[in-house]
Amino acid sequence: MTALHARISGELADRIRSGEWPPGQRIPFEHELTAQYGCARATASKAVQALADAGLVERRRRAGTFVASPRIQTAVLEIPELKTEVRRRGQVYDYQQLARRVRPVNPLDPDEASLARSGDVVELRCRHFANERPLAVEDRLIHLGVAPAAATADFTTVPPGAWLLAHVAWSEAEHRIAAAAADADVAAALEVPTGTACLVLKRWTWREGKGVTFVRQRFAGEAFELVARFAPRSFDQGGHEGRPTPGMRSK
Amino acid sequence: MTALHARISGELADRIRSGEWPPGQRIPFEHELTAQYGCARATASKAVQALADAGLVERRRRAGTFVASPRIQTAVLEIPELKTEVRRRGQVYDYQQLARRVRPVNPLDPDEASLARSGDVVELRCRHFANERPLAVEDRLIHLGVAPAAATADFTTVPPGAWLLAHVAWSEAEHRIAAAAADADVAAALEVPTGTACLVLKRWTWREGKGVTFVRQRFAGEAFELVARFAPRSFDQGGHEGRPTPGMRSK
DNA sequence: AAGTGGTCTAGACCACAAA
DNA sequence: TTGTGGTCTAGACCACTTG
Repeated sequence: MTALHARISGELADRIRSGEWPPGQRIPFEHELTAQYGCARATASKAVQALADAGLVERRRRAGTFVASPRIQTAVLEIPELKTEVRRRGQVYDYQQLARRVRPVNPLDPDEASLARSGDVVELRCRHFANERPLAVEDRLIHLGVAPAAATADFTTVPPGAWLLAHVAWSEAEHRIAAAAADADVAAALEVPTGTACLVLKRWTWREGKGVTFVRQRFAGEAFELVARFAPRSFDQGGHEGRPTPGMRSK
Repeated sequence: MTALHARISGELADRIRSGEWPPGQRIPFEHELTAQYGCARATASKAVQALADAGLVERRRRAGTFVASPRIQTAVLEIPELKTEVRRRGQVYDYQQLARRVRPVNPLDPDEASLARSGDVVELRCRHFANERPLAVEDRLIHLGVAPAAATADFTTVPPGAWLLAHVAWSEAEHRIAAAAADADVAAALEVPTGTACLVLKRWTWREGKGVTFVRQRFAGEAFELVARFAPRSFDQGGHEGRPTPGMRSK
């Protein structure tokens, strides 16, 4: 049994996505929906508000609710935890710590300065493997002022990402994605020729506005892709065949 | 005046993000919130449901509502329309069509096959400029079965992305991001050496499950980054200084 | 079996923007 | 000024899950 407000949302969304109601078109008022569906206004309101939350419509007092213009440029990016993602693909995950040290923050490095301007960090370099082949090289900083337990944590067996997920509560993050040629060190770690094009994923994580960790992961060549899907939230019931699953995927 | 349900949501979210309520912690029942805030249950329900929609909590019948475990791996990716983004950065945008032809779909190309398995497409290659320097090379296919007007549209002055936004209603999209070395053609178009690491952004757009367009944009080197922000939806009121704005940015 | 969240109703008042 | 969306109330019934 599907809830009435969901049915109303779905039927309105269908009309919008089919083009029957083009962008700018006014959709029925709430009181019209209560008449059409024989429901209370709160139910109609919930249905329309869901469309507004999804970005499909815009609501204006006194004027009504209107079909919004498409904004394809926002998408949900699924940034997988490597261990989970590798196993989801049915491959063997492995992990190796290459280096570890504690040092003060270097405020001259712009990536580091975005994390914090002072204090000590644990600096790690490690590798992630899929089926015993190098998948990514990871450089990570963990701010000891925010996560002091990282000073004594053992990252030779536990990847820092997994450790942090278990030891740090809800947070915000920012990701930046770019391409860069592999330098000699990175190329050696990834076992590819120097100069190979790499996908570079950088992530900063904050907790209550204070930088917790910065991580830079490099993936060799076109071997891996980040996938982002856009679909109006909560209205993706109609799966389309022939399209791969979101996530990071190997070629 | 902030709505009561928003105040409740905010206060609950603060306790979660501060770590006062760690993942797995049960938060107050709805009936407890109605007592604490002196409101109706619908109001408390709306507040908690907003947290659930944002992914901060998980609700289980008969058990209660619990703080969710952080899932940093999902983020909202802002994929800018190039014309808009270049101008937002205060630069001069320019556009050039390099090639155009109409041909049948090639079902042997996996990128094309994800768009459609038959029918005719308009194939375009064009360049985007920022301050008269090449920013991106774009290869695009538009399926004439879904967008027949594209057969007669003039893409020598109007970028196909902008044209499609104006001529195609709400749609779904999937993005894939990878790195690749520039081949001779791409390198020439971007005015960089052959082999330069490029960020490759591919996007498929569907309308009612039918492929509308496929586009592949290549950006040279580390000159451009895609930015994705993660923050629980609707609870990002506390902006943090020192962090750049989302979007695509030049170095 | 009990109690939670999920849903819905039939009202109400208000702010605000459009006419 | 008018009518829309935004919000809220005080009930109610139900499904589901867990103890």
